[in-house]
Amino acid sequence: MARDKEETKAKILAAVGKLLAESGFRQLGVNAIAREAGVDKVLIYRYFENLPTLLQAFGQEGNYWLTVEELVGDESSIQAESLDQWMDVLLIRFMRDLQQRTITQEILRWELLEGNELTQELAQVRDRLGMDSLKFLNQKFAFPPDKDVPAMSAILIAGLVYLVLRSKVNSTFLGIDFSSVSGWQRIEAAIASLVQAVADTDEP
Amino acid sequence: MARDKEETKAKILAAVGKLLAESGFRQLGVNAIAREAGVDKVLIYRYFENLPTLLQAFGQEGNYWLTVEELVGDESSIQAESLDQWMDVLLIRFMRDLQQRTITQEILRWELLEGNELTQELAQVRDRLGMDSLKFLNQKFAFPPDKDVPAMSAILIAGLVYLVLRSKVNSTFLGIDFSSVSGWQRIEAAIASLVQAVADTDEP
DNA sequence: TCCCAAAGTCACCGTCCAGTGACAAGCTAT
DNA sequence: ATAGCTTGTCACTGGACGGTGACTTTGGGA
Repeated sequence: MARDKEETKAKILAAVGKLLAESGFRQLGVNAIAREAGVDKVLIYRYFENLPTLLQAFGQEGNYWLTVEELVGDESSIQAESLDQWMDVLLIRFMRDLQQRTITQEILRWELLEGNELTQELAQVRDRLGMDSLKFLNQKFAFPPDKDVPAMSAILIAGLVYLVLRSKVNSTFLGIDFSSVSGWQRIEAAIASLVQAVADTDEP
Repeated sequence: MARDKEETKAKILAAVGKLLAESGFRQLGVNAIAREAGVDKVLIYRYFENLPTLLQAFGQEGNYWLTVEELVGDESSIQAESLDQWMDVLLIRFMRDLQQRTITQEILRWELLEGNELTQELAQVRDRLGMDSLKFLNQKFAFPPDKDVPAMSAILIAGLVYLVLRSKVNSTFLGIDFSSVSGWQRIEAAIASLVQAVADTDEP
């Protein structure tokens, strides 16, 4: 064989990603990884001690979330002039991005069942992304004092995450069809409606 | 032993519930169920053919969600006079109820990974509950024509479900502490803020 | 009373899993 | 060239799993 330790390690890490994306974390065992990588499983133990350590290494490859900079992008090109419009833009970008990240989705599913090195890492980075985004928004627009914008964001983000995760397994939720583009368009429009709540001045 | 077929069947079904609530669906195998029920596993096959059929029987015991009637309860005792206030009440009741239903939570986790007899049943009943609630609300208050109230509800419900599911495994999300009462109070207050979006009349 | 079907018990199969010990092949520095 | 370390291969263990065949026990109807 190639007899190259680094290459073998890379093949193992790549196999982890491929298996995660294709078959989910439930297929993610030492045997399956070795099979997928075309490598003897004993090498996994030699190079990564054990499975948790391997997952940790895989997690440190990173790039499971956008950074705030990537999320915002070219700030001047965004047509948003108020807190609610900005939240709308960022939430929709977040959702569309998450829909592309099959590995991240899989780790999020995992996180719902148990904590491990991978999910810890992901949760930490996600929280940082969320807090950074809130900080960014708060610098542009002071948050209304009578509203808990972080908590409201938490609900909205959680909702989007859940809908994205669920759409892979079940195509309808509350009568909305997530296998069609129009279903997601309804969700995006609903986000725009919901974020107006942060702009609400509260006279009836 | 007791030599009572119906009692044995009941013990098996009870063991399914106990295992689900305590250890989650990943421990839910034929061997574990038999062990928990104190029954030979061969009886599971005799009385329930196989595991899917057993799960189906367990699912048909029902009572994994409130009905609309239970959710609304004594209508006259609710101090809500508008669509947003009603949604606030119902969403918070829904969330508090879900927090008590550990088995339902577990099936919801399961649903995110794969479909089976149990998750199908649960999803169907949940959708019906959601749609019935929306119908109930729409009879009391006509939905604003420029807002997609069902889609907005879907996001909010999804968000609450995700936060409840996640709180069992990880105590913080976006800097909010879900191990404390005050964290959940923030969420409940945020729901009240968010539902105002359905009442928004859209002049700036 | 006894007999037979229902209820329950026991031992087993093949398959997958994580993990390990012993060994073969190949590269490199002396 | 060869000694010694690294890389890779192979075969194995012990345990859990779903599932099955063959048995013993028990209770109620004839």
